[in-house]
Amino acid sequence: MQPVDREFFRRDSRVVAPELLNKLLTRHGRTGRIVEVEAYAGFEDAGSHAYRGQTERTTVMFGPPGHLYVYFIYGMHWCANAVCGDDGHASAILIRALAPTAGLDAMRRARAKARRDRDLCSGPAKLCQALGITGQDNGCDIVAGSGLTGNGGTGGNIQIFDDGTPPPAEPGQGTRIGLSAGAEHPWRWIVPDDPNVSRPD
DNA sequence: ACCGGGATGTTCT
DNA sequence: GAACATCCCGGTG
Repeated sequence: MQPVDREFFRRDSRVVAPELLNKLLTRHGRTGRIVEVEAYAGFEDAGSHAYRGQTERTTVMFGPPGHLYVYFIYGMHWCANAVCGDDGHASAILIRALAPTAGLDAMRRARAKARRDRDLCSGPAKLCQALGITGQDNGCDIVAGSGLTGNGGTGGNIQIFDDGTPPPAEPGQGTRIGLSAGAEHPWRWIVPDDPNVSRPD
């Protein structure tokens, strides 16, 4: 288990995103391997929440890398991003799916409607539900071993680890899901053939 | 299997 | 007032 350091996240989100595949996201004993991500690239990206400048909602995106940006969508769902780029760059990576590896019982309780384990974390809002991530976690520090984990959020310990599994040599790549503006950019990456992705491709 | 629509409320125009 | 980085359920084939 190696920590992912802050410099890892300080680079462009489109470079970091495919490297985030196969890392572990964990919170309170519930852990999953990241198998699907999307990059959002700040000012240059019409699909990004940061495109029209900083607002109260997007404040965390404009801050330092290695923090969690959590937003509320469709009146009922939370989604989580890892903030990338240097301070002020406002880029981020939406974590869209996990392959559950630990804390399965707690995840099943948190997602009683999921009938199969592959439905626990196969979407950005599903994995937040499974791990119990909410707006309370917005702004928390996700750099393991920083000694500041949880700083900026009130929800508790969320961390990203590297267990030595490398990212796929040839990840699947395609366009991002659910966007109107910025839908043309191929900034979604998946672990090929993983049954936990929100959609194949 | 696939498709269509409803839920639900914050954010920004 | 419209849009929204979604999910779930109930229809039909």
